[in-house]
Amino acid sequence: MIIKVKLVNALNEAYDALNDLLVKLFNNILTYEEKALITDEFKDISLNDMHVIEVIGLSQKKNMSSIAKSLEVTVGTLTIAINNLVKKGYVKRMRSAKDRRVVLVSLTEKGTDAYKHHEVFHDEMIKAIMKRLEGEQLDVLVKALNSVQDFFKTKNQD
Amino acid sequence: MIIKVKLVNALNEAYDALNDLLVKLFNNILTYEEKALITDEFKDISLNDMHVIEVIGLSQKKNMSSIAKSLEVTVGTLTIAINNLVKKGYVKRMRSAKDRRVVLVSLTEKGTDAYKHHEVFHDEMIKAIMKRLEGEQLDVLVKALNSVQDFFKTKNQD
DNA sequence: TCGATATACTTTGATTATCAAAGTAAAGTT
DNA sequence: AACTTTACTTTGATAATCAAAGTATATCGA
Repeated sequence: MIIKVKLVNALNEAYDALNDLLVKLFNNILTYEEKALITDEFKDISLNDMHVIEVIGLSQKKNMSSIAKSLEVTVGTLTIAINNLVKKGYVKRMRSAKDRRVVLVSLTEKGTDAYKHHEVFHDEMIKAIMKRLEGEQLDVLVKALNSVQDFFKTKNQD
Repeated sequence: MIIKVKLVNALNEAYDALNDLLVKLFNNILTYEEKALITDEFKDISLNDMHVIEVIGLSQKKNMSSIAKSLEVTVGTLTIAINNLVKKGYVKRMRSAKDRRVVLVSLTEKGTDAYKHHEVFHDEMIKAIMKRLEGEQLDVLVKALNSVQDFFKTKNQD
């Protein structure tokens, strides 16, 4: 009887801890990330801009539609974001020669620097998390995060 | 030698998985939550509105400053949010009798319903996560999420 | 090959969230 | 009573967002 009560208490504690952590993380993660990411060197861009830069990436040129799809925004919204990034010198626009309707977007040198800055930030974060977990604990975390994602996916089955 | 390589590979896999999951979750969690939360019944409020409702809470009346502080926005921003919620019937405004500068805010019946709806959503989410984890796996998740939070806190030591 | 349709993107008009700074009213201080 | 502080609202500006209208180019069907 006592054992059962203890178990239930432990579960309740975990429940409360999880609830608390998830609420705080969800509500503040973007603000936190923005503050941590947008430093002196890249203070003229927003976290949003950084996500656009992240999706454009280092490899090949990307067209507007595919970037908008990755970011889950309309192409109109993206046009405005790209206008800003071009004005600030992070991004280049080019018309495709093959199909002149298509706009090809790529990072300038400055944009590439910003991309790498972001990458380092992610790397630090993941290493900070991994440092405290060992062996199968990592797998547990991955599994748990997948659960979070699955939960939202099944909730949003459009 | 081979063992070492295998270990390193496993770590790299965990690294990539974590990176992927965290990036997706961070970038989309608010959109996901909004879609999952703002249903037919409460379709005239945003996720932002819901967070205001969450902070106001069920217990006692709260003044503007304390709500703004919890939400980490300026009081001016909150004024606008509260204007909207009052207009839509989720929130009541009252002047404090003791100190007539102070505005006391509380939930209407409709606001209370919305609060409970949000609570159920969180409950479902946490139960969905907990269902798949057993025993100490829960502790691992809590620990890992704390690491994430600590990482941001130390990064943002303003 | 021409006209209709589709595609890729930009522009426009509207809404929401946000801040800093100025404004208003009440309370506290000297 | 005059000055300062506090609690909030208002104002003006900016950013992100969407839907819908507009523009230019490509494709398809007759």
